[in-house]
Amino acid sequence: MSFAQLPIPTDGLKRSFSERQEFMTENTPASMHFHVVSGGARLFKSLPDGRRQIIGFAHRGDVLPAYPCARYPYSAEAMRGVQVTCVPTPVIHHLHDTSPGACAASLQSACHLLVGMHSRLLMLGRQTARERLAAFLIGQGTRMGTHELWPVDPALSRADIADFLGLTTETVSRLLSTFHREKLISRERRAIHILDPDRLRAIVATPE
Amino acid sequence: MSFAQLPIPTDGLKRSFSERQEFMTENTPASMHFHVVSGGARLFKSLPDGRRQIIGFAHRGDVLPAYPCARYPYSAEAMRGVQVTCVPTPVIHHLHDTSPGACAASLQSACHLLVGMHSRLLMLGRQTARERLAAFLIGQGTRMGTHELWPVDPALSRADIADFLGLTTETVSRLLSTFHREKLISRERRAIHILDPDRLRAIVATPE
DNA sequence: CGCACGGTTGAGAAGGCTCAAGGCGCGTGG
DNA sequence: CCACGCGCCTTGAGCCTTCTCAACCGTGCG
Repeated sequence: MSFAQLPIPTDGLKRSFSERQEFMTENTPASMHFHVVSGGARLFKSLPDGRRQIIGFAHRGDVLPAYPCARYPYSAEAMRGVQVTCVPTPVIHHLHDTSPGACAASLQSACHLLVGMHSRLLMLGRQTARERLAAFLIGQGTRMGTHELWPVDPALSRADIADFLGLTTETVSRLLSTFHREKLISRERRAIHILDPDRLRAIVATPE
Repeated sequence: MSFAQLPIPTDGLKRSFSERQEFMTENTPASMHFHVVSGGARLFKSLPDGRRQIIGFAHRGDVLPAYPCARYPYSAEAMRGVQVTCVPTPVIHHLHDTSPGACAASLQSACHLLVGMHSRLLMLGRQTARERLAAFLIGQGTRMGTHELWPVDPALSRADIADFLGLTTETVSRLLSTFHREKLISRERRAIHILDPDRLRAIVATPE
């Protein structure tokens, strides 16, 4: 998930958050926007009973939340650790009002997000666990760079993958084992290497 | 789902489509934008084997697709029938470049959509069929107007509801029967009346 | 009047979840 | 330097929700 590349002032307040620290909480007033300088964060919504759905991930350069809003629409939590510059919401609004490009840039970024969301709706609503995981692996592989065989970000735990795909860690684990047995991927520690992107892509489109 | 309220020129080409006619197809070049004048449309994505996920619905005043893009990110199909004015994509772009408010309006609308999408991810990824249907009924009820006991739009078939919620028509039908038995709703023909919004809301938040 | 279509209901299957046990790697402290 | 403990991952057994397949019903339309 990639967010607005706005001309954010770099003189904002810099803050760091350590692993698992929640620095943005769903439904609280959105007084600050956070520009990620380094590290990564999970973005998620959760239900009162603890069920959690990961909306996306934020990396260097992303801005949270990606768009103007009165209350944060989701929570954000540091992955291994994250450094952000905090920008007061009024500054963001002022940027939008004055800089002609800023608004267009935000719109551009919002559209990109929307397109991704649409695909994820289809995934969560209609695809099997096997298809979802294959799609996720392909997506991660291509995100990391041009070379498709790159490993999936080792900062992601099984629980993260599960929360992103709307599954349980057990199901993810079992499916990874299956994929491994089928020689589609290899595993070393947390990192997952894609061995056969073509067959993985075939899984996404056709139900087994 | 509500879309951009742009100052669309009204002199565009007017077209009508009849029930079930698909007037916008996913992944084809986006040469036109469609401004809905009357009637309604389903917006959906589908998998090669026919599984379909409804992304949202479009009504009078909505613009499809809601944002600039090179190819349509989803398909659109008339519900009972729909009247639209077709606006060539370049005109939309020109609007964004010249009218300062247009871009901001689109951004505003895109953000609104994004917030809704986030909630739907949580719904599709983590909520049970019972919770989804309750959430849907509440959402529809409030959409129709101030009065919460308004019926759900009778233009929606069981299949539409199922495709929107990521369920099957059978499951929707069974759950509606259950809700009816529990005196949460009443049914007459296709229309669904909400009898007990409070208990429905309670279902959404707490799992059974 | 009969047919087609959408909705309802039932029986059975299955995919994914829950609960539970066990393994592995890593950090910590003796 | 090694032993221990903790967190994460894996694997198994059984269950539950939801899907699939199928029959039946009502309604509207030709």
